[in-house]
Amino acid sequence: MFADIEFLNAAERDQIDKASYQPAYLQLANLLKQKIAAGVYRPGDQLPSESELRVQYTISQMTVRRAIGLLQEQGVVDTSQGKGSFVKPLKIEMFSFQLDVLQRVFADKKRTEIKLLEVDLVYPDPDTMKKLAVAADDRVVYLRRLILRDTRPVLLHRETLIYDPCRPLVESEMAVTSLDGLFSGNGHTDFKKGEMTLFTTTVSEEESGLLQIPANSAVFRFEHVFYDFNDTAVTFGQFLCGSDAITFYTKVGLW
Amino acid sequence: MFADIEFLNAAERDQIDKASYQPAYLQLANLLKQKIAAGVYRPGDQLPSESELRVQYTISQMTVRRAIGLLQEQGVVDTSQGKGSFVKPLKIEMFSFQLDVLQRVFADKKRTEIKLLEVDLVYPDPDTMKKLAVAADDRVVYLRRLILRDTRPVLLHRETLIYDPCRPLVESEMAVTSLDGLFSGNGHTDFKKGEMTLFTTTVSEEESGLLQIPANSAVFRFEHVFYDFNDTAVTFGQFLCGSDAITFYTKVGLW
DNA sequence: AAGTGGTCTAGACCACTAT
DNA sequence: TAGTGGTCTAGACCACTTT
Repeated sequence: MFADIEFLNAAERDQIDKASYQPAYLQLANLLKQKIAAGVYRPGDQLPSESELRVQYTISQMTVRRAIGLLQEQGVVDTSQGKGSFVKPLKIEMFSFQLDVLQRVFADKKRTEIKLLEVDLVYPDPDTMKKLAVAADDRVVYLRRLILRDTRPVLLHRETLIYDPCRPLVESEMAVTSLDGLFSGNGHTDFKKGEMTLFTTTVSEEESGLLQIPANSAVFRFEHVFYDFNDTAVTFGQFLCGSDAITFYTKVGLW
Repeated sequence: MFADIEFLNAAERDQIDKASYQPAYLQLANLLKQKIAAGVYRPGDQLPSESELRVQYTISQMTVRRAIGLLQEQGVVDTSQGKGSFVKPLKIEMFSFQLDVLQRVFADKKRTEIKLLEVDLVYPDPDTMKKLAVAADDRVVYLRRLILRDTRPVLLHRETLIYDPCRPLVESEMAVTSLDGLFSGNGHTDFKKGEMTLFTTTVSEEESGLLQIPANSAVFRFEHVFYDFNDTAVTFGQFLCGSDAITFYTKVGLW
């Protein structure tokens, strides 16, 4: 009986094992999460106070705070000064769709191919003029790329860059530039900030041909602008992709 | 000259003001972010070590760590043990679209109306059977709601709930139940976890009529499943909304 | 006034990475 | 071995909320 207890881990004994490879704050965070998942503390309930936890688990306040801080980051509890920490009920706003799925498409380069459809030095349209803050007689670089995965087209990228006379338009480079940095694991971008807006649209006839999907299909349209460290907008463009090609999935709460 | 210095804030003097209402860790985090934004530290560069910062700003290591921890959360730096903290280049995966925009639609109830289109006690279709883990002869509650903002339809919600004989189908309640908790500021849900998948589709004729958008328009489709504290799937459904009705926008990097 | 969270320190010790 | 981050403590003091 007693021998068994020694084999029980911290979670099962509701204690913190200071000899464990897992830090104390993590153990406590997990203990609390388990209790919430088990319904010991229900949404809206107050957790034991920091000093209670400090005493109960014989750890310092800083360690308790760190555990609770973790739960806050994870959206599990909500803390307010002078009141306490409370189990947070699920809310729709907790959901968020990460764009790392897009990155994963690019992760293994063996399966992914970037095909440059078009490079042009053109005059900007009104929308581009506004987004990139260029004049009507400033020329810009217009690119179209098709990104294929296992030879199947998944993304259509249109991009307009401000034209830098110092950097000539080498086609081989153009296939990748800016995409590479943003997507690949090691690639560097020297962007300071970027913004993105998500729309849905139906594809034109040409787009449906390129993406090999039925005409008038609904697709995602990710419109983006990136800025360099002078706060100059340097690239403006959009990705098109069907929701068959890429799935956006998220979960919240305690799994 | 010297008098002026007293009016400079911590940021301008590159020092930490311990008398400030702003905690030291926040001041340091902001100082570092400013230096990164200014190009003092560029993407890929290593930040000064914790002990350097500790000495330079005469604060304790814990406080330094907390500042750097903040930058990590914000995706500004990347830290690895034994090596150091490095300025993180922008990556596509940093973008995430939050669903709080949906919540904001519901925030001021004066402008938002929920219209119950349909309530039915039905037998589940195969998809619902799978998602809610019910048998073909278990009856489920099928709901359709239209959510209007300023009398304009923005969301079409279809939802299937497991039928709980204890909770009779009161129509007035059905208009809100589960929606209310998920969306409203104070509402409670007793969901333990939930998952959501984002698609795009074109609307059917009926849907286009309800949402008052052109036939075959492209819309977002948010498919969701929520689970109670017994890990039972209790509701499965989907929101439809056009990208005109709701805009999804995110930014990353240093603004 | 009592109870809650929030900040901060000085110093100890551990773990990982370079060299 | 030296330098980096990572964990933890004991205790001080502050700020907010409740009664």
